[in-house]
Amino acid sequence: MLKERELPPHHDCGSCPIRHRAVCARCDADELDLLEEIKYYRKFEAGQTVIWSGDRMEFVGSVVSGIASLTQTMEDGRTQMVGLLLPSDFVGRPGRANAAYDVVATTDLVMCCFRKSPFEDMMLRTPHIAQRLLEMTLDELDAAREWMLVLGRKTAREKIASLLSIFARRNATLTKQTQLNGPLVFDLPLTREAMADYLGLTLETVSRQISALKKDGVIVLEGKRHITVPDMSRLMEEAGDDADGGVY
Amino acid sequence: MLKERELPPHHDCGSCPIRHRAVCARCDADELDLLEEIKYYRKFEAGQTVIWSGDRMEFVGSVVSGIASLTQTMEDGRTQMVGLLLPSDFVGRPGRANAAYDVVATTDLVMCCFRKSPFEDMMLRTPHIAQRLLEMTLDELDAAREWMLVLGRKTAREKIASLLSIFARRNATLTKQTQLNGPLVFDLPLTREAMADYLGLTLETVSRQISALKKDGVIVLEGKRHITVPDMSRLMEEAGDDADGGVY
DNA sequence: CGGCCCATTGACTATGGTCAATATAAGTGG
DNA sequence: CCACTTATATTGACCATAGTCAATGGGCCG
Repeated sequence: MLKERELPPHHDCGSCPIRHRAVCARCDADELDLLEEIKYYRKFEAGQTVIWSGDRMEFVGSVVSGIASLTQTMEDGRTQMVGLLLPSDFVGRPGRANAAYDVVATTDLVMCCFRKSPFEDMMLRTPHIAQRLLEMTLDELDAAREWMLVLGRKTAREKIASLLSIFARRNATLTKQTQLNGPLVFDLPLTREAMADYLGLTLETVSRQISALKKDGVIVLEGKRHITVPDMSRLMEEAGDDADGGVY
Repeated sequence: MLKERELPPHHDCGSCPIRHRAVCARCDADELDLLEEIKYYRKFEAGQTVIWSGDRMEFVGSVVSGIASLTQTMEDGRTQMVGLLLPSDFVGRPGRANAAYDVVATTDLVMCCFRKSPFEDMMLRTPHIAQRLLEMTLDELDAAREWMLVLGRKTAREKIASLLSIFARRNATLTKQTQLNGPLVFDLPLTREAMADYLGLTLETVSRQISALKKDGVIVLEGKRHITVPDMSRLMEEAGDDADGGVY
Protein backbone atom coordinates (compact mmCIF):
# COMPACT_ATOMS: atom_id res chain seq x y z
CA MET A 1 0.00 0.00 0.00
CA LEU A 2 0.92 3.62 -0.16
CA LYS A 3 2.76 5.13 2.72
CA GLU A 4 1.51 7.94 4.88
CA ARG A 5 2.79 11.39 4.06
CA GLU A 6 4.07 14.10 6.33
CA LEU A 7 1.43 15.46 8.68
CA PRO A 8 -0.02 18.94 8.26
CA PRO A 9 0.68 21.51 10.97
CA HIS A 10 -1.36 21.10 14.13
CA HIS A 11 -3.61 24.01 13.36
CA ASP A 12 -6.09 25.88 15.44
CA CYS A 13 -9.77 24.92 15.75
CA GLY A 14 -10.72 28.55 15.27
CA SER A 15 -9.65 28.49 11.65
CA CYS A 16 -10.90 24.97 10.96
CA PRO A 17 -13.04 24.66 7.81
CA ILE A 18 -15.44 22.20 9.47
CA ARG A 19 -15.62 24.01 12.79
CA HIS A 20 -19.34 24.73 12.56
CA ARG A 21 -20.50 21.40 11.12
CA ALA A 22 -18.44 18.69 12.79
CA VAL A 23 -18.89 16.91 16.09
CA CYS A 24 -17.33 19.93 17.82
CA ALA A 25 -19.85 22.35 16.31
CA ARG A 26 -21.53 23.25 19.59
CA CYS A 27 -18.43 23.40 21.71
CA ASP A 28 -17.46 26.67 23.36
CA ALA A 29 -13.89 27.97 23.61
CA ASP A 30 -13.09 26.05 26.81
CA GLU A 31 -14.32 22.80 25.35
CA LEU A 32 -12.32 23.35 22.19
CA ASP A 33 -9.21 23.80 24.31
CA LEU A 34 -9.79 20.39 25.85
CA LEU A 35 -10.31 18.84 22.43
CA GLU A 36 -7.10 20.43 21.14
CA GLU A 37 -5.19 18.44 23.72
CA ILE A 38 -6.32 15.08 22.44
CA LYS A 39 -6.46 15.81 18.76
CA TYR A 40 -4.00 15.26 15.96
CA TYR A 41 -4.17 15.33 12.18
CA ARG A 42 -3.57 12.49 9.77
CA LYS A 43 -3.29 12.55 6.02
CA PHE A 44 -4.12 9.65 3.72
CA GLU A 45 -3.58 9.24 0.01
CA ALA A 46 -6.35 8.23 -2.37
CA GLY A 47 -6.79 4.47 -2.22
CA GLN A 48 -5.25 4.07 1.20
CA THR A 49 -7.18 2.19 3.85
CA VAL A 50 -7.79 4.27 6.97
CA ILE A 51 -9.21 1.48 9.13
CA TRP A 52 -9.69 -2.22 8.48
CA SER A 53 -12.90 -3.84 9.57
CA GLY A 54 -12.32 -5.81 12.76
CA ASP A 55 -9.25 -3.83 13.77
CA ARG A 56 -8.97 -2.27 17.16
CA MET A 57 -9.81 1.41 16.87
CA GLU A 58 -7.29 3.77 18.41
CA PHE A 59 -9.12 6.93 17.45
CA VAL A 60 -12.33 8.49 16.32
CA GLY A 61 -12.41 11.67 14.30
CA SER A 62 -13.75 13.95 11.63
CA VAL A 63 -13.11 14.18 7.93
CA VAL A 64 -11.55 17.59 7.35
CA SER A 65 -11.13 17.41 3.59
CA GLY A 66 -11.48 14.75 0.95
CA ILE A 67 -13.84 11.80 0.76
CA ALA A 68 -13.73 8.43 2.47
CA SER A 69 -15.98 5.44 2.01
CA LEU A 70 -17.36 2.93 4.46
CA THR A 71 -17.57 -0.54 2.95
CA GLN A 72 -18.65 -3.99 3.97
CA THR A 73 -17.33 -7.13 2.26
CA MET A 74 -18.67 -10.68 2.12
CA GLU A 75 -16.36 -13.69 2.22
CA ASP A 76 -16.70 -14.27 -1.50
CA GLY A 77 -15.63 -10.71 -2.24
CA ARG A 78 -18.93 -9.00 -2.93
CA THR A 79 -18.72 -5.52 -1.47
CA GLN A 80 -21.26 -2.88 -0.60
CA MET A 81 -20.45 0.69 0.27
CA VAL A 82 -22.59 1.61 3.27
CA GLY A 83 -21.62 5.22 3.65
CA LEU A 84 -19.85 8.08 2.00
CA LEU A 85 -17.90 10.26 4.41
CA LEU A 86 -17.66 13.90 3.40
CA PRO A 87 -15.95 16.80 5.16
CA SER A 88 -17.32 17.21 8.72
CA ASP A 89 -18.60 13.62 8.88
CA PHE A 90 -17.64 11.61 11.93
CA VAL A 91 -15.68 8.37 11.82
CA GLY A 92 -15.79 5.72 14.50
CA ARG A 93 -18.17 4.62 17.18
CA PRO A 94 -17.57 5.69 20.76
CA GLY A 95 -18.03 2.72 23.06
CA ARG A 96 -17.04 0.12 20.51
CA ALA A 97 -13.57 -1.42 20.53
CA ASN A 98 -13.33 -2.74 16.97
CA ALA A 99 -14.21 -1.24 13.63
CA ALA A 100 -17.29 -2.68 11.93
CA TYR A 101 -16.40 -1.50 8.42
CA ASP A 102 -13.46 -0.79 6.21
CA VAL A 103 -12.80 2.92 5.89
CA VAL A 104 -10.99 3.78 2.66
CA ALA A 105 -9.75 7.14 1.42
CA THR A 106 -11.48 7.65 -1.91
CA THR A 107 -9.60 10.86 -2.59
CA ASP A 108 -6.67 12.34 -0.72
CA LEU A 109 -7.93 12.77 2.79
CA VAL A 110 -7.20 14.80 5.91
CA MET A 111 -8.67 13.67 9.19
CA CYS A 112 -8.86 15.34 12.58
CA CYS A 113 -8.42 12.45 15.00
CA PHE A 114 -9.12 12.21 18.71
CA ARG A 115 -7.57 9.51 20.84
CA LYS A 116 -10.49 7.25 21.50
CA SER A 117 -10.43 6.76 25.23
CA PRO A 118 -9.93 10.42 26.20
CA PHE A 119 -12.65 11.36 23.73
CA GLU A 120 -15.07 8.91 25.32
CA ASP A 121 -14.30 10.35 28.74
CA MET A 122 -14.88 13.81 27.43
CA MET A 123 -18.20 12.85 25.86
CA LEU A 124 -19.52 11.89 29.28
CA ARG A 125 -18.58 15.26 30.71
CA THR A 126 -19.43 17.42 27.70
CA PRO A 127 -23.10 17.33 26.70
CA HIS A 128 -22.37 19.61 23.74
CA ILE A 129 -20.38 16.87 22.11
CA ALA A 130 -22.84 14.08 22.86
CA GLN A 131 -25.75 16.22 21.68
CA ARG A 132 -24.07 17.05 18.41
CA LEU A 133 -23.04 13.45 17.86
CA LEU A 134 -26.61 12.31 18.42
CA GLU A 135 -27.85 14.82 15.89
CA MET A 136 -25.25 13.72 13.34
CA THR A 137 -25.98 10.06 13.94
CA LEU A 138 -29.70 10.65 13.41
CA ASP A 139 -28.87 12.40 10.13
CA GLU A 140 -26.72 9.48 9.05
CA LEU A 141 -29.49 7.07 9.95
CA ASP A 142 -31.87 9.02 7.74
CA ALA A 143 -29.33 8.98 4.92
CA ALA A 144 -28.83 5.23 5.32
CA ARG A 145 -32.58 4.68 5.18
CA GLU A 146 -32.96 6.83 2.12
CA TRP A 147 -30.25 4.73 0.53
CA MET A 148 -32.13 1.55 1.42
CA LEU A 149 -34.94 2.75 -0.85
CA VAL A 150 -32.42 3.37 -3.62
CA LEU A 151 -30.84 -0.07 -3.21
CA GLY A 152 -34.07 -1.99 -2.77
CA ARG A 153 -36.45 -0.42 -5.21
CA LYS A 154 -34.83 1.76 -7.84
CA THR A 155 -33.80 0.73 -11.35
CA ALA A 156 -30.19 1.01 -12.49
CA ARG A 157 -30.95 4.24 -14.32
CA GLU A 158 -32.69 5.72 -11.29
CA LYS A 159 -29.82 4.65 -9.06
CA ILE A 160 -27.27 6.48 -11.19
CA ALA A 161 -29.49 9.55 -11.37
CA SER A 162 -29.90 9.45 -7.58
CA LEU A 163 -26.16 9.35 -7.03
CA LEU A 164 -25.51 12.15 -9.50
CA SER A 165 -28.20 14.21 -7.75
CA ILE A 166 -26.40 13.82 -4.47
CA PHE A 167 -23.10 14.99 -5.93
CA ALA A 168 -24.75 17.83 -7.79
CA ARG A 169 -26.53 19.10 -4.70
CA ARG A 170 -23.51 18.63 -2.46
CA ASN A 171 -21.45 20.59 -4.92
CA ALA A 172 -24.06 23.32 -5.18
CA THR A 173 -24.08 23.87 -1.41
CA LEU A 174 -20.31 23.68 -1.29
CA THR A 175 -19.85 26.38 -3.90
CA LYS A 176 -22.65 28.42 -2.29
CA GLN A 177 -24.84 28.21 -5.34
CA THR A 178 -28.29 28.80 -3.93
CA GLN A 179 -29.83 28.68 -7.37
CA LEU A 180 -30.66 25.20 -8.58
CA ASN A 181 -32.05 26.52 -11.84
CA GLY A 182 -28.94 27.05 -13.92
CA PRO A 183 -26.71 24.23 -15.11
CA LEU A 184 -24.68 22.50 -12.40
CA VAL A 185 -21.09 21.47 -12.99
CA PHE A 186 -19.00 19.09 -10.91
CA ASP A 187 -16.42 16.34 -10.96
CA LEU A 188 -17.30 12.79 -10.00
CA PRO A 189 -15.35 11.91 -6.87
CA LEU A 190 -15.76 8.16 -7.45
CA THR A 191 -14.57 5.66 -10.01
CA ARG A 192 -17.16 3.60 -11.88
CA GLU A 193 -16.32 0.69 -9.64
CA ALA A 194 -16.84 2.70 -6.45
CA MET A 195 -20.13 3.98 -7.81
CA ALA A 196 -21.13 0.39 -8.53
CA ASP A 197 -20.26 -0.61 -4.96
CA TYR A 198 -22.36 2.18 -3.61
CA LEU A 199 -25.34 1.45 -5.86
CA GLY A 200 -25.35 -2.33 -5.69
CA LEU A 201 -24.59 -2.64 -9.41
CA THR A 202 -21.72 -3.84 -11.58
CA LEU A 203 -19.32 -1.34 -13.04
CA GLU A 204 -20.47 -2.29 -16.54
CA THR A 205 -24.05 -1.37 -15.71
CA VAL A 206 -22.88 1.92 -14.23
CA SER A 207 -20.97 2.68 -17.39
CA ARG A 208 -23.90 1.80 -19.62
CA GLN A 209 -26.39 3.89 -17.68
CA ILE A 210 -24.09 6.89 -17.61
CA SER A 211 -23.73 6.56 -21.38
CA ALA A 212 -27.52 6.33 -21.69
CA LEU A 213 -28.13 9.45 -19.57
CA LYS A 214 -25.54 11.23 -21.70
CA LYS A 215 -27.16 10.11 -24.95
CA ASP A 216 -30.54 11.32 -23.67
CA GLY A 217 -29.12 14.73 -22.77
CA VAL A 218 -29.77 14.42 -19.04
CA ILE A 219 -26.08 15.01 -18.42
CA VAL A 220 -23.10 16.21 -20.45
CA LEU A 221 -19.85 14.30 -19.98
CA GLU A 222 -16.37 15.68 -20.66
CA GLY A 223 -13.65 13.15 -20.08
CA LYS A 224 -14.61 10.47 -17.61
CA ARG A 225 -15.30 12.52 -14.55
CA HIS A 226 -16.42 16.03 -15.48
CA ILE A 227 -20.19 16.38 -15.53
CA THR A 228 -22.63 19.13 -16.41
CA VAL A 229 -26.29 18.85 -15.47
CA PRO A 230 -28.20 21.25 -17.74
CA ASP A 231 -31.50 20.76 -15.91
CA MET A 232 -31.49 19.61 -12.31
CA SER A 233 -35.22 18.94 -12.15
CA ARG A 234 -34.87 16.62 -15.14
CA LEU A 235 -32.18 14.68 -13.32
CA MET A 236 -34.32 14.41 -10.20
CA GLU A 237 -37.19 13.16 -12.30
CA GLU A 238 -34.90 10.47 -13.66
CA ALA A 239 -33.97 9.60 -10.08
CA GLY A 240 -37.59 8.88 -9.29
CA ASP A 241 -37.71 11.72 -6.77
CA ASP A 242 -40.28 14.44 -6.90
CA ALA A 243 -38.63 17.14 -8.96
CA ASP A 244 -40.52 19.98 -7.25
CA GLY A 245 -41.06 19.15 -3.59
CA GLY A 246 -38.55 18.23 -0.96
CA VAL A 247 -36.26 21.22 -0.72
CA TYR A 248 -33.76 19.23 1.25
CA MET B 1 -59.04 2.17 8.93
CA LEU B 2 -59.44 0.32 12.19
CA LYS B 3 -60.31 2.23 15.29
CA GLU B 4 -58.13 2.52 18.34
CA ARG B 5 -59.01 0.22 21.22
CA GLU B 6 -59.31 1.00 24.87
CA LEU B 7 -56.02 1.98 26.47
CA PRO B 8 -54.19 -0.31 28.86
CA PRO B 9 -53.85 0.81 32.47
CA HIS B 10 -51.22 3.45 33.05
CA HIS B 11 -48.81 1.02 34.58
CA ASP B 12 -45.66 1.50 36.52
CA CYS B 13 -42.20 1.73 34.92
CA GLY B 14 -40.88 -0.63 37.56
CA SER B 15 -42.82 -3.54 36.12
CA CYS B 16 -42.31 -2.54 32.49
CA PRO B 17 -41.08 -5.40 30.26
CA ILE B 18 -38.73 -3.12 28.31
CA ARG B 19 -37.49 -1.20 31.33
CA HIS B 20 -33.86 -2.29 30.91
CA ARG B 21 -33.60 -2.02 27.13
CA ALA B 22 -35.58 1.05 26.08
CA VAL B 23 -34.58 4.70 25.96
CA CYS B 24 -35.20 4.89 29.72
CA ALA B 25 -32.80 2.02 30.47
CA ARG B 26 -30.25 4.14 32.31
CA CYS B 27 -32.69 6.34 34.19
CA ASP B 28 -32.73 6.23 37.96
CA ALA B 29 -35.89 6.33 40.09
CA ASP B 30 -36.15 10.13 40.10
CA GLU B 31 -35.80 10.33 36.36
CA LEU B 32 -38.43 7.65 35.88
CA ASP B 33 -40.82 9.68 38.00
CA LEU B 34 -40.36 12.61 35.66
CA LEU B 35 -40.94 10.38 32.65
CA GLU B 36 -44.10 8.96 34.19
CA GLU B 37 -45.59 12.43 34.15
CA ILE B 38 -45.30 12.87 30.42
CA LYS B 39 -45.97 9.34 29.33
CA TYR B 40 -49.11 7.56 28.18
CA TYR B 41 -49.86 4.28 26.47
CA ARG B 42 -51.44 3.71 23.09
CA LYS B 43 -52.63 0.53 21.53
CA PHE B 44 -52.83 -0.11 17.79
CA GLU B 45 -54.32 -3.01 15.88
CA ALA B 46 -52.42 -4.94 13.25
CA GLY B 47 -52.53 -3.02 9.99
CA GLN B 48 -53.21 0.34 11.58
CA THR B 49 -50.98 3.27 10.70
CA VAL B 50 -49.30 4.81 13.74
CA ILE B 51 -47.82 7.83 11.98
CA TRP B 52 -48.07 9.05 8.41
CA SER B 53 -44.95 10.31 6.70
CA GLY B 54 -45.01 14.10 6.63
CA ASP B 55 -47.41 14.41 9.55
CA ARG B 56 -46.61 16.58 12.51
CA MET B 57 -45.33 14.38 15.30
CA GLU B 58 -47.03 14.90 18.65
CA PHE B 59 -45.06 12.25 20.46
CA VAL B 60 -42.03 10.03 20.48
CA GLY B 61 -41.98 6.71 22.27
CA SER B 62 -41.03 3.10 22.66
CA VAL B 63 -42.53 -0.09 21.32
CA VAL B 64 -43.65 -2.05 24.39
CA SER B 65 -45.02 -5.11 22.63
CA GLY B 66 -45.74 -6.10 19.04
CA ILE B 67 -43.96 -5.11 15.86
CA ALA B 68 -44.13 -1.97 13.77
CA SER B 69 -42.53 -1.20 10.45
CA LEU B 70 -40.96 1.94 9.06
CA THR B 71 -41.64 2.33 5.36
CA GLN B 72 -40.87 4.75 2.59
CA THR B 73 -42.99 5.03 -0.53
CA MET B 74 -42.27 6.47 -3.98
CA GLU B 75 -44.89 8.38 -5.95
CA ASP B 76 -45.57 5.42 -8.21
CA GLY B 77 -46.26 3.19 -5.22
CA ARG B 78 -43.01 1.27 -4.90
CA THR B 79 -42.36 0.84 -1.20
CA GLN B 80 -39.33 -0.08 0.84
CA MET B 81 -39.38 -0.99 4.48
CA VAL B 82 -36.44 0.80 6.09
CA GLY B 83 -36.75 -0.50 9.61
CA LEU B 84 -38.44 -3.09 11.74
CA LEU B 85 -39.39 -1.83 15.18
CA LEU B 86 -39.35 -4.47 17.90
CA PRO B 87 -40.11 -4.16 21.60
CA SER B 88 -37.87 -1.52 23.24
CA ASP B 89 -37.13 0.21 19.92
CA PHE B 90 -37.59 3.96 19.83
CA VAL B 91 -39.98 5.76 17.49
CA GLY B 92 -39.57 9.36 16.42
CA ARG B 93 -36.81 11.86 16.11
CA PRO B 94 -36.33 14.47 18.80
CA GLY B 95 -35.76 17.83 17.19
CA ARG B 96 -37.73 17.09 14.06
CA ALA B 97 -41.26 18.39 13.61
CA ASN B 98 -42.57 16.04 10.92
CA ALA B 99 -42.33 12.31 10.44
CA ALA B 100 -40.02 11.13 7.67
CA TYR B 101 -41.56 7.66 7.30
CA ASP B 102 -44.82 5.83 7.65
CA VAL B 103 -44.99 3.83 10.85
CA VAL B 104 -47.40 0.90 10.57
CA ALA B 105 -48.39 -1.65 13.17
CA THR B 106 -47.49 -5.02 11.68
CA THR B 107 -48.99 -6.91 14.60
CA ASP B 108 -51.12 -5.63 17.44
CA LEU B 109 -48.97 -3.03 19.09
CA VAL B 110 -48.59 -1.26 22.42
CA MET B 111 -46.53 1.89 22.59
CA CYS B 112 -45.27 3.93 25.50
CA CYS B 113 -45.50 7.50 24.24
CA PHE B 114 -43.96 10.70 25.57
CA ARG B 115 -45.33 14.07 24.61
CA LYS B 116 -42.69 15.35 22.24
CA SER B 117 -41.89 18.79 23.54
CA PRO B 118 -41.60 17.85 27.25
CA PHE B 119 -39.48 14.89 26.25
CA GLU B 120 -37.13 17.13 24.27
CA ASP B 121 -36.79 19.43 27.26
CA MET B 122 -36.07 16.51 29.48
CA MET B 123 -33.42 15.17 27.11
CA LEU B 124 -31.44 18.38 27.52
CA ARG B 125 -31.49 18.05 31.30
CA THR B 126 -31.10 14.29 31.56
CA PRO B 127 -27.85 12.93 30.11
CA HIS B 128 -28.94 9.38 30.89
CA ILE B 129 -31.67 9.64 28.30
CA ALA B 130 -29.54 11.32 25.65
CA GLN B 131 -26.73 8.81 26.21
CA ARG B 132 -29.02 5.84 25.84
CA LEU B 133 -30.68 7.32 22.78
CA LEU B 134 -27.29 7.85 21.16
CA GLU B 135 -26.37 4.25 21.84
CA MET B 136 -29.65 2.99 20.40
CA THR B 137 -29.33 5.23 17.35
CA LEU B 138 -25.82 3.94 16.69
CA ASP B 139 -27.16 0.39 16.89
CA GLU B 140 -29.92 1.23 14.44
CA LEU B 141 -27.39 2.80 12.10
CA ASP B 142 -25.37 -0.41 12.18
CA ALA B 143 -28.51 -2.42 11.49
CA ALA B 144 -29.43 -0.15 8.57
CA ARG B 145 -25.95 -0.55 7.12
CA GLU B 146 -26.04 -4.30 7.48
CA TRP B 147 -29.33 -4.21 5.63
CA MET B 148 -27.77 -2.14 2.85
CA LEU B 149 -25.47 -5.09 2.14
CA VAL B 150 -28.48 -7.40 2.05
CA LEU B 151 -30.38 -5.12 -0.32
CA GLY B 152 -27.47 -4.26 -2.57
CA ARG B 153 -25.55 -7.47 -2.91
CA LYS B 154 -27.43 -10.56 -1.83
CA THR B 155 -29.45 -12.90 -4.05
CA ALA B 156 -33.14 -13.49 -3.42
CA ARG B 157 -32.38 -16.78 -1.68
CA GLU B 158 -29.75 -15.15 0.54
CA LYS B 159 -32.10 -12.30 1.34
CA ILE B 160 -34.79 -14.66 2.57
CA ALA B 161 -32.27 -16.65 4.58
CA SER B 162 -30.95 -13.41 6.11
CA LEU B 163 -34.41 -12.34 7.20
CA LEU B 164 -35.23 -15.75 8.64
CA SER B 165 -31.91 -15.65 10.54
CA ILE B 166 -32.89 -12.38 12.14
CA PHE B 167 -36.24 -13.73 13.27
CA ALA B 168 -34.71 -16.97 14.48
CA ARG B 169 -32.05 -15.19 16.53
CA ARG B 170 -34.45 -12.58 17.88
CA ASN B 171 -36.75 -15.39 18.97
CA ALA B 172 -33.93 -17.33 20.55
CA THR B 173 -32.89 -14.39 22.72
CA LEU B 174 -36.51 -13.63 23.55
CA THR B 175 -37.17 -17.15 24.80
CA LYS B 176 -33.80 -17.16 26.59
CA GLN B 177 -32.45 -19.98 24.49
CA THR B 178 -28.72 -19.58 24.75
CA GLN B 179 -28.11 -22.70 22.72
CA LEU B 180 -28.12 -22.12 18.99
CA ASN B 181 -27.40 -25.77 18.31
CA GLY B 182 -30.81 -27.37 18.60
CA PRO B 183 -33.67 -26.66 16.20
CA LEU B 184 -35.20 -23.20 16.45
CA VAL B 185 -38.94 -22.68 16.17
CA PHE B 186 -40.78 -19.43 15.60
CA ASP B 187 -43.68 -17.75 13.84
CA LEU B 188 -43.13 -15.31 11.00
CA PRO B 189 -44.39 -11.91 12.13
CA LEU B 190 -44.69 -10.62 8.55
CA THR B 191 -46.82 -11.41 5.53
CA ARG B 192 -45.07 -12.35 2.31
CA GLU B 193 -45.77 -8.88 1.01
CA ALA B 194 -44.18 -7.22 4.06
CA MET B 195 -41.17 -9.50 3.72
CA ALA B 196 -40.92 -8.47 0.07
CA ASP B 197 -41.04 -4.80 1.04
CA TYR B 198 -38.26 -5.33 3.53
CA LEU B 199 -36.08 -7.32 1.15
CA GLY B 200 -36.56 -5.32 -2.02
CA LEU B 201 -38.26 -8.24 -3.78
CA THR B 202 -41.73 -9.07 -5.07
CA LEU B 203 -44.01 -11.22 -2.99
CA GLU B 204 -43.93 -13.93 -5.67
CA THR B 205 -40.16 -14.20 -5.41
CA VAL B 206 -40.41 -14.37 -1.63
CA SER B 207 -42.90 -17.18 -1.92
CA ARG B 208 -40.79 -19.09 -4.41
CA GLN B 209 -37.62 -18.81 -2.36
CA ILE B 210 -39.36 -19.91 0.83
CA SER B 211 -40.66 -22.93 -1.06
CA ALA B 212 -37.15 -23.63 -2.33
CA LEU B 213 -35.59 -23.43 1.14
CA LYS B 214 -38.32 -25.75 2.36
CA LYS B 215 -37.74 -28.22 -0.46
CA ASP B 216 -34.01 -28.21 0.32
CA GLY B 217 -34.63 -28.92 3.99
CA VAL B 218 -33.15 -25.66 5.25
CA ILE B 219 -36.45 -24.88 6.95
CA VAL B 220 -39.61 -26.78 7.80
CA LEU B 221 -42.87 -24.96 7.17
CA GLU B 222 -46.16 -25.75 8.91
CA GLY B 223 -49.02 -23.64 7.67
CA LYS B 224 -47.92 -20.30 6.25
CA ARG B 225 -46.22 -18.80 9.24
CA HIS B 226 -44.84 -21.47 11.54
CA ILE B 227 -41.18 -22.23 10.88
CA THR B 228 -38.65 -24.70 12.23
CA VAL B 229 -34.95 -24.28 11.54
CA PRO B 230 -33.32 -27.68 12.07
CA ASP B 231 -29.78 -26.33 11.66
CA MET B 232 -29.08 -22.68 12.30
CA SER B 233 -25.56 -22.76 10.86
CA ARG B 234 -26.97 -24.15 7.62
CA LEU B 235 -29.40 -21.24 7.45
CA MET B 236 -26.61 -18.73 8.07
CA GLU B 237 -24.57 -20.33 5.35
CA GLU B 238 -27.50 -19.85 2.99
CA ALA B 239 -27.64 -16.22 4.10
CA GLY B 240 -24.07 -15.73 2.94
CA ASP B 241 -22.92 -14.97 6.49
CA ASP B 242 -20.08 -16.75 8.13
CA ALA B 243 -21.75 -19.64 9.93
CA ASP B 244 -19.13 -19.82 12.69
CA GLY B 245 -17.87 -16.35 13.50
CA GLY B 246 -19.77 -13.26 14.49
CA VAL B 247 -21.41 -14.13 17.77
CA TYR B 248 -23.61 -11.11 17.58
C1' DC C 1 -71.88 -21.56 1.45
C1' DG C 2 -69.57 -17.70 -0.52
C1' DG C 3 -66.29 -14.08 -0.26
C1' DC C 4 -61.96 -12.35 1.10
C1' DC C 5 -57.27 -12.41 2.08
C1' DC C 6 -53.03 -14.46 1.71
C1' DA C 7 -50.08 -17.56 -0.52
C1' DT C 8 -48.42 -20.67 -4.20
C1' DT C 9 -47.23 -21.89 -8.77
C1' DG C 10 -46.61 -21.46 -13.83
C1' DA C 11 -45.37 -19.19 -18.26
C1' DC C 12 -43.13 -15.64 -20.16
C1' DT C 13 -40.26 -11.35 -20.12
C1' DA C 14 -36.98 -7.86 -18.93
C1' DT C 15 -33.38 -6.02 -16.36
C1' DG C 16 -29.05 -6.26 -15.09
C1' DG C 17 -24.95 -9.59 -14.66
C1' DT C 18 -21.05 -12.16 -16.87
C1' DC C 19 -17.43 -12.66 -19.90
C1' DA C 20 -14.64 -10.73 -23.29
C1' DA C 21 -12.74 -7.38 -26.51
C1' DT C 22 -11.36 -2.73 -27.10
C1' DA C 23 -10.56 2.15 -25.95
C1' DT C 24 -8.50 5.94 -23.37
C1' DA C 25 -5.51 8.30 -20.28
C1' DA C 26 -1.80 8.65 -17.12
C1' DG C 27 2.35 7.53 -15.86
C1' DT C 28 7.24 5.07 -16.27
C1' DG C 29 11.53 4.19 -17.99
C1' DG C 30 14.68 3.38 -21.91
C1' DC D 1 10.05 11.62 -26.97
C1' DC D 2 8.04 7.43 -27.62
C1' DA D 3 7.12 2.55 -26.62
C1' DC D 4 5.22 0.03 -22.76
C1' DT D 5 2.54 -0.73 -18.70
C1' DT D 6 -1.24 -0.14 -15.84
C1' DA D 7 -5.62 1.49 -14.31
C1' DT D 8 -9.98 3.01 -15.73
C1' DA D 9 -13.79 3.01 -18.77
C1' DT D 10 -16.71 1.63 -22.74
C1' DT D 11 -19.21 -1.51 -25.55
C1' DG D 12 -21.03 -5.95 -27.31
C1' DA D 13 -22.98 -10.68 -27.06
C1' DC D 14 -25.10 -13.75 -24.34
C1' DC D 15 -27.28 -15.44 -20.13
C1' DA D 16 -29.47 -15.77 -15.48
C1' DT D 17 -32.10 -13.93 -11.96
C1' DA D 18 -35.96 -11.91 -10.53
C1' DG D 19 -40.21 -9.37 -12.19
C1' DT D 20 -44.85 -9.46 -14.46
C1' DC D 21 -49.15 -11.28 -15.38
C1' DA D 22 -52.35 -14.72 -14.52
C1' DA D 23 -54.51 -18.84 -12.71
C1' DT D 24 -55.27 -21.63 -8.63
C1' DG D 25 -55.33 -23.07 -3.72
C1' DG D 26 -56.45 -22.82 1.13
C1' DG D 27 -57.96 -20.82 5.53
C1' DC D 28 -61.10 -17.96 8.04
C1' DC D 29 -65.19 -15.52 9.00
C1' DG D 30 -69.65 -13.60 8.29
